Amino acid sequence: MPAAANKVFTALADPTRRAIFERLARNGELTVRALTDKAGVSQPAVSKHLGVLKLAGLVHDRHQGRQTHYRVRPKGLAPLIDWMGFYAAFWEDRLDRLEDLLKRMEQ
Amino acid sequence: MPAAANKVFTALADPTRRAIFERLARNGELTVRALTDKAGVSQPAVSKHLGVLKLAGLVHDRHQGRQTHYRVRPKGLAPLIDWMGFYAAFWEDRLDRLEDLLKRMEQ
DNA sequence: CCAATTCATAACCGTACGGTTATTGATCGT
DNA sequence: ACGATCAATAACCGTACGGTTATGAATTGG
Repeated sequence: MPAAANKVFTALADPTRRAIFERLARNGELTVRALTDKAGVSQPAVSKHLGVLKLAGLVHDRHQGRQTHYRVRPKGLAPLIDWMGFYAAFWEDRLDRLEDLLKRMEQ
Repeated sequence: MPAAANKVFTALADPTRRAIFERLARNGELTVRALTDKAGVSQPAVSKHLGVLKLAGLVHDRHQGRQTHYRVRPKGLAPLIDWMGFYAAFWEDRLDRLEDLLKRMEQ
């Protein structure tokens, strides 16, 4: 289950890649060309980053003629949420136990 | 704000490091020795990983004699939650619950 | 006191990664 | 038909990173 989280964390660890993802999240759908223009790196670099994001399930691509449109895949962040949710549940347990303890001490 | 997210993502991207973090989350507080015994890597490697986690604000350390106890710093995941803010539309309830929980954990 | 334990640091090593330029395959515009 | 544009791939390069062993500083126990 956390195998997917691995790729997601790795994909989002790089600032350039995360910036690309954020632009896609804001603008909905962009071509490689459009992304390259404001990425600060070369077109091949952008293509590689998009490949990593795609492999991590964070983006989806659509080919139209000679250009490729990329957009965010909504479910892509799910592994991340799930991973954090797991610990949230754990923390809640600890909080619950703490609350129980405090209640018992009140007597 | 995204500078913190950067370190957090990077810190959690490595499987060994994330495993250490998970063990700390489950067990509450552990010494470097205890962590090393089941980490699958050498003690210096564990120490370095803990250094990265600490620098990312994900763990906190407490020195007692010759041993150092590490524990999870609950607020450490906050930058992650913040970063996902622009995704709120998709995650609404789940994100809200996480944010509530983190607020309750604030010291 | 001396030996052992604990942890951090230093020095080093191989590899993976992010970047580049060059190239190729498609596809569009004229 | 042809030149230009777009995107992916290949080949290469420097560096950062995760791992190791070796060493040192501090603390503990017998």
